[in-house]
Amino acid sequence: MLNVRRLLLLTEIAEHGSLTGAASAAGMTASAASQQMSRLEAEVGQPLLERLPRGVRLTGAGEALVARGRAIRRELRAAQADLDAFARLDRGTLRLGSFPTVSASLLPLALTRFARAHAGAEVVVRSAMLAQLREMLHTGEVELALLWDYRWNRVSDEALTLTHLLNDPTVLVVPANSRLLDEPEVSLRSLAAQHWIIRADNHPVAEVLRRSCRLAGFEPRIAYESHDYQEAQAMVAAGLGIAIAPRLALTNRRNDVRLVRLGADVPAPIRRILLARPENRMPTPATLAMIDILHAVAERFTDTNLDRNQLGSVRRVGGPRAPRA
Amino acid sequence: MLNVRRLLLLTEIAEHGSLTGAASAAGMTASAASQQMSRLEAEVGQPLLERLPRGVRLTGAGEALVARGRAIRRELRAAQADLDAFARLDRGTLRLGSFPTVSASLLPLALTRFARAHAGAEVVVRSAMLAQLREMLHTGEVELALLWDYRWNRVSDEALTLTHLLNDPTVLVVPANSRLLDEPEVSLRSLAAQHWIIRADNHPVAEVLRRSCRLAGFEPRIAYESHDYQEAQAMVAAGLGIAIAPRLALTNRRNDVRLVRLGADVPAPIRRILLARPENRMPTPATLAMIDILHAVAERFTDTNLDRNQLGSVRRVGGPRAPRA
DNA sequence: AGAAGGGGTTTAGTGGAGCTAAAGGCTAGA
DNA sequence: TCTAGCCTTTAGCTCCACTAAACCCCTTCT
Repeated sequence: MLNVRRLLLLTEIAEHGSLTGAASAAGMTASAASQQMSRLEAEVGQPLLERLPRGVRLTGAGEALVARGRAIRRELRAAQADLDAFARLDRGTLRLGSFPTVSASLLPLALTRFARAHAGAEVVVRSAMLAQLREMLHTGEVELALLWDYRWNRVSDEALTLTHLLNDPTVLVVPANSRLLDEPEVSLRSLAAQHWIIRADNHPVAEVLRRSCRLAGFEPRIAYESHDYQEAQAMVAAGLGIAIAPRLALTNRRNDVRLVRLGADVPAPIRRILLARPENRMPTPATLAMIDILHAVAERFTDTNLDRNQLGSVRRVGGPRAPRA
Repeated sequence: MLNVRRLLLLTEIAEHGSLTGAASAAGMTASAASQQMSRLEAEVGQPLLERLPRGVRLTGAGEALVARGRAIRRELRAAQADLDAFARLDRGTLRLGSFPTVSASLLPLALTRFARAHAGAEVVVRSAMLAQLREMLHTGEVELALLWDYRWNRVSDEALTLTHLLNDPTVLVVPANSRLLDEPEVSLRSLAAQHWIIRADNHPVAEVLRRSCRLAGFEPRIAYESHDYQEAQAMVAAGLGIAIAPRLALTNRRNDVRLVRLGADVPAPIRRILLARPENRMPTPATLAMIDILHAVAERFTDTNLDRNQLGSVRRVGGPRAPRA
């Protein structure tokens, strides 16, 4: 197939009317242009340029080729414009993996910000459990995923680039009228006699409770196995027992429950929220943009920002609101 | 500007669904394809392919580029088709230089044949005098030209590629009732007493007469200076004198004049009909085709083919007709 | 549990395409 | 006649694109 570079050079030459002019416009010597045109003519087996004393003129075949060359140049420029659109996020799709507690806390704000900043780009969120999220990263089903881990089940994957978004502390969930609210924080050891609401189906937070209680020297007495955090809150409010939960899971807190910080006698397990993308693969512009936004949003959900609003005795309904600026 | 080869390779890869497949279809190794795609991605600053366990899939930006790549490939194929059309002479223009005697003899048949064989191609004939024809060859105003010369003014031009088409002998033109027709050929020496019709305006054939008569030992007595060969024939027919002429100039012979071969006592000057094109420049397909046709047509106008029809006593009106095959 | 096969990547090394520099030729115009 | 443009040729260099070989991953078949 015809050498395209030479065809494009011919097009420039046609427009300049001379090899010298086109060559210097293309940043090369007239010699190079001359050689390229000789080769192009040899390639097509026909003369394409008539050499005049001053400059060159096209032959019929040359005219035909230049018309094609112009079309090709148009396409190339359009291709570049397409790429620029993707780079500017005027176009593009980001497939993002997430999991329920993040989808209900960080994510809505991140999606809103992304949509506002990059109206042309689309985000598709796929929610799944940890193992599936990692699988989706490997298969390329998502370009970016939110993951989590605890100290005892660290995500460690050569094929993933991980960044730490924020630490999500484990907190105690108690009824709004609980005596436990009298102190700013509660020692786990003092809760050995309590009944507990846990998550069913081997939910990770059940593991968190068991490990912590074992460290505190008792086995928790299970009063109810809930299937989501709303149900768990309801049970706590109804006085069936108390619960622990990662604080992000309680972004939507019922009015009749309260959160209490766990004391330092038994270190409260901390859930890390991570951002993962495939290692060794170049991220799309949309991926990079979303990473930035998620970091910024995570900033608002960090411990220090939330403390004033959500822990202790301050009563407030609705999501967290950090002061602007 | 985007590297087009890589873009086209991406297009092939998109269609094959794998680097390996596209690479072997393109006659290269998978390694080469992989390297090229890595570079293309680096070039555009975005991932274009998702690597799957079996093969690859396009990213959004990849899809956009492939659409452009397909358009470019279409243009390239169309360009090749354009060139083929020129090569097949379905398109194209040949600018051909000629001069009156050839234009009135060889050329009509050549043009007819060319038009019949190559309906899509066009021939533009520019008629001029020798010096202008050569000039037009140099400036590229014509790609091919018919030229002529005599022994004493040989065309010799480094910048031209010359081929010999045919020899055009000088013949004697006499009235149809002339006593000179009694012999198959006439000695020039025996014509010292004749009156002569010559061409005015320093026409080359006047030079031919002067040189020949000088060789035969006399100066011609000029009875009339005509401006073309029809006029000269008329004067000969009217009995004002006799004339010499290159035989091709008498392709349209009046019924009341006859042609007589000149004897060997004084060598009759022979006009060479030549075909010339610029040296060192590639001929267009149309030029090559016309060269072939002109040689074939010239064959019909050579001495041996014409003798039966036009010289001596055979009376025949109209152009020469060589027997088919 | 291997083995086979299909695919992608990395690395090192090579050949040729494409470039520059230099010199030369041609033509138009001063 | 000389100068200024422009095209071309030649020699030589650089670096791009390719191959070969080895490796990795994953799936599928034995």
